[in-house]
Amino acid sequence: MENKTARFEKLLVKNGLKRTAPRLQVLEILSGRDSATSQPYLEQVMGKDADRVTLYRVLQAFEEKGIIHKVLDQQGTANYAICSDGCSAHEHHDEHVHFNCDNCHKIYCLDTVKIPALKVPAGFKVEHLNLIATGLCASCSDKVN
Amino acid sequence: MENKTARFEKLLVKNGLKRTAPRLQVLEILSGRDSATSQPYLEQVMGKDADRVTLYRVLQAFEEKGIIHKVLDQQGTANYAICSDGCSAHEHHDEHVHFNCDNCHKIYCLDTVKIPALKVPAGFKVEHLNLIATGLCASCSDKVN
DNA sequence: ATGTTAATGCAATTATGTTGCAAATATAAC
DNA sequence: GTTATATTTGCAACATAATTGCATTAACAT
Ligand SMILES: [Mn+2]
Ligand SMILES: [Mn+2]
Ligand SMILES: [Zn+2]
Ligand SMILES: [Zn+2]
Repeated sequence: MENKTARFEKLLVKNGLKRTAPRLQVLEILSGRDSATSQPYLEQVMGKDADRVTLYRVLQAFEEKGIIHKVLDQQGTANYAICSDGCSAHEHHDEHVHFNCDNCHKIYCLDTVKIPALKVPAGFKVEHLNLIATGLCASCSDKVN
Repeated sequence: MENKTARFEKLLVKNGLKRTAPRLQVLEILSGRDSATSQPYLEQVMGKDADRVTLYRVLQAFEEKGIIHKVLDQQGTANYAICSDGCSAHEHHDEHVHFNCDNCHKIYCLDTVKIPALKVPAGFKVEHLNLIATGLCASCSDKVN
């Protein structure tokens, strides 16, 4: 298997972004987690490796290029996850369901669960759908039992 | 038809809340709008009639009692709408779809559109579903044509 | 009318996000 | 390798949003 860092560097170059330390670090962190990652968490982990403003700009650039997608949790906090595939600067394809655990507060991308089509009142034109389920994640409902 | 203010006063009493000016004003404003109302808008309309902190606390109390429900728009801003019925301090029944217009940014409660049940991976226990559609609302897609 | 408790307003604090600009650095051209 | 260029970063200042503690006020039960 190919080196992970090398893959990330290619990803940056492909999107016309320079391979800088903060960008690679964000990709490393996000890829090492099993759930979407909040901006505050990233900020904490990166510490003084990168300025807070830089982090905001890195995330914004990644989102615009279709490298990551943003999910707002029930408190309105932004969480980020690497896009699985096929996303580009022009279009995101992340219309899967997100699951926000009430206990551990993690946000899982349920890539396999698609959002069902919807019948809306006359006149409304649906562009995108965004479905967040809340409850207990698999790991937390285990612990409860 | 019964006086609107009288109805609101009953609503407050029923929920063990004193009938104060800021609370009645918030109910008046929310009930006079066809879409969910953002905190900043409420703050602006109420002006110096009520302190900003009071507004936060009124909204929080109403939400806890099941008088209003909160909808986060795509920017994570909180918007509020009066609950249609059956909501209480212990449980909200607002699992209808919300529509966030990309043009006018209004958020409509599509009370008639229920969120379809969902099949999630084993272990996950869904408690609530939250579906926001984005696109053009009826009024805005009229104007475009 | 009075007392009790809930609710408000104000000040201070904390958190969150944005902007402008100069310094640093990745990359391409030489 | 050196140099030129455009991008990216870090810092400071600013702006906005939300929270907390506490003294004052007002609702309402008696
Ligand atoms: Mn996702
Ligand atoms: Mn609603
Ligand atoms: Zn969990
Ligand atoms: Zn609209």
